[in-house]
Amino acid sequence: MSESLKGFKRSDYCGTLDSCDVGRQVSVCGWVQRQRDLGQLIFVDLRDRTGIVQLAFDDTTDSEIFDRAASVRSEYVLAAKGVVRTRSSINRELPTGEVEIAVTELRILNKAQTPPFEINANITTSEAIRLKYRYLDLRRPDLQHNMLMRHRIAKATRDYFDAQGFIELETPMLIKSTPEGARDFLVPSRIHRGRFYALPQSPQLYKQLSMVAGFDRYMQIARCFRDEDLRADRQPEFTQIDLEMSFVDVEDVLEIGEGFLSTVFREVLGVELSLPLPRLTYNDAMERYGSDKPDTRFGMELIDLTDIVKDCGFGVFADAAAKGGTVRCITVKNAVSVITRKEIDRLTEMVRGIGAKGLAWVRINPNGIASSFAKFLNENEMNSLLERAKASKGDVVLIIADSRKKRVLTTLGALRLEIADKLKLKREGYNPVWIIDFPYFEWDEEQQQYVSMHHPFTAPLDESVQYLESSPEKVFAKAYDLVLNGIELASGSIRITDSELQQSVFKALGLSESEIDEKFGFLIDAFKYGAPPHGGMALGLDRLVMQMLGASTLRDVVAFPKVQNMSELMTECPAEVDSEQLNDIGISVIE
RNA sequence: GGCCCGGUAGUUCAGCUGGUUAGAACGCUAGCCUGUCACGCUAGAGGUCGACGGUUCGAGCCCGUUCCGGGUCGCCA
Repeated sequence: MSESLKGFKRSDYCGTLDSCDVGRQVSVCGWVQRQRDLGQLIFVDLRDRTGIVQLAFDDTTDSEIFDRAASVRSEYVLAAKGVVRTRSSINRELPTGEVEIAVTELRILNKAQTPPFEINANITTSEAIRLKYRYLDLRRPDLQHNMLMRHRIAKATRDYFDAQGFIELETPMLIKSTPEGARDFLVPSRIHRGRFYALPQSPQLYKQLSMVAGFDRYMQIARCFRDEDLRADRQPEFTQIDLEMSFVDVEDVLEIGEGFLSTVFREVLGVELSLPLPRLTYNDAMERYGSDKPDTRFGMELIDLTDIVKDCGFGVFADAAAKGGTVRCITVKNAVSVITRKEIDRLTEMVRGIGAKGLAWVRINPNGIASSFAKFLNENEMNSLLERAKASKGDVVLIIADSRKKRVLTTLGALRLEIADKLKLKREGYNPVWIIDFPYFEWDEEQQQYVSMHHPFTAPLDESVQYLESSPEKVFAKAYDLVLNGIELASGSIRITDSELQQSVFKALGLSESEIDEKFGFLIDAFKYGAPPHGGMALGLDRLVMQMLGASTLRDVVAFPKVQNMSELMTECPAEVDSEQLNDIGISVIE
């Protein structure tokens, strides 16, 4: 039978007691971490979110209380009152290790079944089991810490933006579906049969409308939804720090963005980021790192070999060069012993998996050069190749050639990361970098037309507007991403507020008048009534927390996450619903 | 949707070439124990080897299918 809390008031958290409290009468509540019954002496470690304190029961303890202490088991919920005293043997491992509570009152507020896994920091239990019992997993000190830090980051976020004059505005969760980009989660309407709301992928349109409404500076810690497959750094519902500002251009938004990042790092981690943050253009990022979200904590940058090998006897290189493609490499220093022939086979397999035709290589062994294409190159060619690649004894040069330049770059980019992992390259600290000047359009092979790389309300760079109709590939966007250690943290842009410009962008994207009107009519209308120039960005809170805590998966910084197949192991949703519920909304399920 | 990895007591794992009654540690239960703190000692309970089918005299082990978990590619304007 559980006992009542009536008349009991907690005076202290468990983990806060120390030698300063000796002699005090205290009342604590918490869960039993462990009970040690020595016969005439019982110790109970009581845990709450602040830590653990030892409760002591001995020959001075009332016998009824002693018996009760003997009966407690792991995870029982207790309330205890007693006097803080110095321990006769001190535990240096514990912040409260100098003291214990000589218990004079003990209530068993609730019993507990034996938990399926022990509640402690060094857990080896599989994540599936932990997620099924997430409420137990969350009792563990490391997840408690993560959630506390998440709270602090969110708090620092609100404080920063408040101080900068931003207003937090809530935008709706039931909105109109605009099927561009990611799939929407649809919500059927009971009142309007056959009609649907969508859950927002972002508050994009509403925040722009709030600029039209004159709020000038908007922010929101907004929940967003995308019906796409999960990754370690992707959940179907996630939280964005969303902001929008009026009367600004790119510089103003970047200034606020990096001001925010440095503030939150300083206040939560005590880490100083030096401002302004470095910037890379999209093109430079792709050329140097083969990625638009480069991890700049290590080198191994891409090197262009095209001009050296374009006339060589190796068909793969010459072909790629002749067809307007490129030949590039990365040089892995002191790696001949790690990048073995077998490892190269594995890497070849990997790059084929992501679209490359193959992987050419040079290994500079202590006793000479070995290469997959040595016989096609004369000595001069090989020497200038190695010189360009800055390769010397002990190094391995990995080369990708293709007629499509972007494929070469992204493949080497992926290879660069894979090898950094393989070599366990030191990647420490925080390297935030802005990626700017994105191309406006991207050619979509499937649809055989240009699609916008960002979204169609992004403003083009002023000097590139002239190419909108003639050569879309020369148009760049006032769009920017914030990348931290290889992870995209934030993305944003300056928006189009000129209706003529907006029309020509829609035209370049092949959107018809009626399509535009159907999807975005309300926005176009709104912009006719005096839209201030504006722009903003959205910053992934989950990813930010993950990076700041050094977590390897989003699931460690989200209280109740979903797993790879989009289900939640604890509640087992998504779940079937009653046929009545389906009838109500006029939906029948096709098997 | 593709590819790769994994699934054996509550938990983490071992399990030989396919061969008797599937083991260990921790946890759990009971008893003993006055200074433990991963307490100790003694005894005990605990298994649909993810599921289904096949091969075999015999399957935890081999084959097929499937379910579940993880990573990744596609996808993520």
